[in-house]
Amino acid sequence: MTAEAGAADPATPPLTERQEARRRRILHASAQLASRGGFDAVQMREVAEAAGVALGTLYRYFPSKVHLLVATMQDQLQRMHGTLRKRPPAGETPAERVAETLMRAFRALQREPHLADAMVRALTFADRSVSPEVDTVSRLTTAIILDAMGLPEPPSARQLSAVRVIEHTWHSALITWLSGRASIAQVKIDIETVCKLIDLTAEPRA
Amino acid sequence: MTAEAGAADPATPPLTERQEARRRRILHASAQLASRGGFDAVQMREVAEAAGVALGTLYRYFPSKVHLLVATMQDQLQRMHGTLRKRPPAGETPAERVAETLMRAFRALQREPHLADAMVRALTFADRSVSPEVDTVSRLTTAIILDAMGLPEPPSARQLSAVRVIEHTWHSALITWLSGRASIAQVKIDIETVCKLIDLTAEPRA
DNA sequence: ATCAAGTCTGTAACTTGTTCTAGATTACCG
DNA sequence: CGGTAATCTAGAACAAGTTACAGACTTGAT
Repeated sequence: MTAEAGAADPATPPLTERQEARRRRILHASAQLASRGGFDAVQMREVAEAAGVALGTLYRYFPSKVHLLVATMQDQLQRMHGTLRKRPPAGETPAERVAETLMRAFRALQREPHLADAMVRALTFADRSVSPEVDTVSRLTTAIILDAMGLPEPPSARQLSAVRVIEHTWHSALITWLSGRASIAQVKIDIETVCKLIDLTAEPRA
Repeated sequence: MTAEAGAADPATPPLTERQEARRRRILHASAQLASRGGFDAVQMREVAEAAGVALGTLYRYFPSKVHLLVATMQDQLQRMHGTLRKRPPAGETPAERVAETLMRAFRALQREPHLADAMVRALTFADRSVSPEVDTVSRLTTAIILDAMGLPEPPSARQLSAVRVIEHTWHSALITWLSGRASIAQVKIDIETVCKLIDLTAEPRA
C-alpha cells in the first residue's frame, strides 16, 4: 500500500538502469517477433537472443511465454491509451464514443495483425498463474472505455457491468476475427451492437 | 454434397464400426482426463494409452490437441443441447429464457470445472487450422440460444447480432471465471446484462 | 483364397517451452 | 579496495506436442 511515484508498480523491487534496459529490450524483441509470425513466432530462445540476454535471464524477467506476451500487451495498451487520449472521440453519446474508440483501436490492431494475434491469444490462454498481469490489462482496457464514455461522475454499478460486457465482446470478437471466422465488418457490427447496452444503463435519474 | 442420414457430417468418408468405436474411446478418454487436471492433464500420449490406440492413430483422428479438445466440446455440447431441450426454460421474455438457459449450462460446467477449462481454453486458443471445427461449436451454441429464445419466426439480422454478442460474452465470461478473475455471481450478472440486448432488438414491428 | 491399398501399432526422433547448474559478472557494503 | 550476495551467461537436460517410419493387421475386390 506504500504509494509509489511511478505509474503502476506496487511492491516491485526497483530495477537498476541496466535491468530496466534489459526488460525493455526483451519487450521490444517480443513485439518484434510477434509482429511477424504471431504467437508461434515468439520463441523464447529467439526472444532471448534478439534481446541479447541469456535464456535463464529471460525467464527471470518473465516466468513464462504467456507472462511475456501479456506484459507485451500491457506495454502496447499503455501506448495506445496515450494515443487515444490525444484525440478524444467525437460522438454525441457515450455509446457512440465508446464504439468509435474501440473501432479506432481495432484499426490499429489491423495494422499489426500478427502482434494482435500473439497478444490476444496469450491473454485468453493465460491460466491462474498470470491472473494479476491479466487483471492489469483488464483494468487498462476498462480505463480506456470509461475515458471514452466521458462521464461527468463515477460510473454506476450497472454501467460497470455494461463495460465488463463490452470488454468480453471486444476480446471475443477479436479472437473470431483473428482466427478468420468473422470479417472486419462483422466485428464492427458486434461492437456497435454491444455498445447499445450503454444507453440501456444510463442512469434513470441523476 | 451427398446427403447423409446422420446428424452433422458433411463430406466425411464413412467410418467402419471399429473406427467409430475408436473415435468414441478417444473422445471419452479426452473428457475423462480433462475432468481431472484440465487442459494440461490432457496429454496426447495418455489419451492414446487410455483409449487403447497408438499415438499415430490418435493424430490421424484428431490432427492436434486443440482439434481433439474442440471435438470433445462438440460432443459435450450436443449432449447438453439434448438435455436442455427436455426442460425448456420457463421465463416470460426471450431475454429471461436465454439467461436462464445459459445459467443452467453454467451450472453444468461448474460441476466439471476442469473439463470446462480444457474445452474453453482450447476453443479460444484455436488458430485458423481449427476454424471449421470451432465454427461447428459456434453454430451449436447459436442453436441453443435461438432455441431458448423460442421465436415464432426466423430471427432478424439484429437479433442474430445480439446472439453473437451474447456468445462473445458467454465465452469471455467463462474464461474470466475459469482463470479465477471473476466470481460466479459476477458471471451471472454479466449474462443477465448482455441478455437485455435481446429486448433492445425485439422487432419494432412484426 | 489372394492380392493391393489403406490403416494401425510401437517406437524413435524432432521441436519448443521450461528447468537446472556451474562458473563469470555485477552491485552493494564496509 | 575486498568480500559477498545477487544476477547473468552458456549450455545441458527434461517435458510434452508433433512427426516419421517400419512392420503387422484389416478391408475390399477379384
